[in-house]
Amino acid sequence: MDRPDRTGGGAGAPVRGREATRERILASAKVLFTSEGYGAVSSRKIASHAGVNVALINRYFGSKAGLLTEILREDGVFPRLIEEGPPEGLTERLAEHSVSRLHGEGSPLQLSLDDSAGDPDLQAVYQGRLKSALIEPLAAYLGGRDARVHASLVAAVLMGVGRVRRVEGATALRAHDREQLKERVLALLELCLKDFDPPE
Amino acid sequence: MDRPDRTGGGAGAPVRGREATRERILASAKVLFTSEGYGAVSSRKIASHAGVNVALINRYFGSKAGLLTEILREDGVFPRLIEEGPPEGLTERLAEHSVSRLHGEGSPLQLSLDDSAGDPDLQAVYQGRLKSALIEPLAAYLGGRDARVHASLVAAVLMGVGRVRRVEGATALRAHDREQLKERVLALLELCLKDFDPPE
DNA sequence: TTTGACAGGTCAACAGCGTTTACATATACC
DNA sequence: GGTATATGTAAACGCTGTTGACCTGTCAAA
Repeated sequence: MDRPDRTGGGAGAPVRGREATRERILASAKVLFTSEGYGAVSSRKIASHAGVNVALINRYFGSKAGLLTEILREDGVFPRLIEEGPPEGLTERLAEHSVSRLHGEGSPLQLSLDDSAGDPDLQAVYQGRLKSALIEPLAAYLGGRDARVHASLVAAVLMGVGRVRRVEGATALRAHDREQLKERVLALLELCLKDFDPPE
Repeated sequence: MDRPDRTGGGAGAPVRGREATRERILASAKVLFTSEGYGAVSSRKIASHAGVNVALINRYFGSKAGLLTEILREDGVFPRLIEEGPPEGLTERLAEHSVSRLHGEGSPLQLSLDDSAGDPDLQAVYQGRLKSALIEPLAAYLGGRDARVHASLVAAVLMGVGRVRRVEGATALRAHDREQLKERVLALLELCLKDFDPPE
């Protein structure tokens, strides 16, 4: 038998062991990040909630940011949107996604992290993900000479809407007719994708 | 004489007094923020550079974020763009501004703060400024029923481009033909401003 | 059964942060 | 001259993420 449960499964005592501990930390971090935001939750708070020593966070995830990265890694939204339906409906899915986030839809964790998006750690992690999870797959999907420019512009519009939401609550945008707004965002996205130098 | 120089102007000893100290702190903060970014510069570092006690930062500016706010207050870019020329050229000025920032033009302080834009303090201050320095004046300028929606969308595009620049270096965007890019951004901005429910 | 190795967990400390409080000093006014 | 009031100082507070030394329980080989 290779690695039986060290604790013998006895109830009462917390489950020990590498995987169990990692999972406990991850679970607690998700719960706390969701309810309080990233910046407001300290390492010690996570450890305490997980019933685990603070040092173990760094042992298993390298740092608090590493823990966050691990949590976000399982949560790739944009690639899913890209592959999720027919190519010709992509811009509409992106627009719908954008507007729905604007209206506060999405997983509680996502929404909460949106609110903490100002944090340097989160920003750094997001930076990596924006590139690897949106711009690059989108450019690859688009193909063509200016694929990366188009993809970057799309990213700009999507990020911009998200940012305005966080920054000013986007009260005006949310108060506006949702369908009209979606149409407008859709038009913006398609304008982003239009070829340069139209053949004339 | 109301408030002669308390120090008698003697050389050697650092100049004391409310205004002098405030200015010294402001000047040092600008220098350091410019060369190292906001997050990388601690209160103690600023104070040390200014030859001033740490506590005076909080005394005169309330907090480190307050100091930043004061620095940014004198630096209202968007309102200037709005009033700076004829209304019909506004979108073009905004587009030009956006693209030039993309190419790393602008005051060193602005560029540096752009890079630190992830910091929660800076984010908070920017949030206030985005509203008061772009969305609100722009909405007021535009007038009309959906003015705030249009202004928010414009803000979204501008912020989005800025964000993509920070997030992925916008290598693709920068490599692209500048004039073409400006035209594209201009088109996006004008699409943002187009009336909803076009009369048909 | 004894011994050694080692993964897993604990604890206390580190250096840094922004901020606050109590105190000292220098200036201005009566 | 004496006193109120700006201004500046020093030291601490509580917090953060992180680290290194140490303990402990389990397993494998001798």
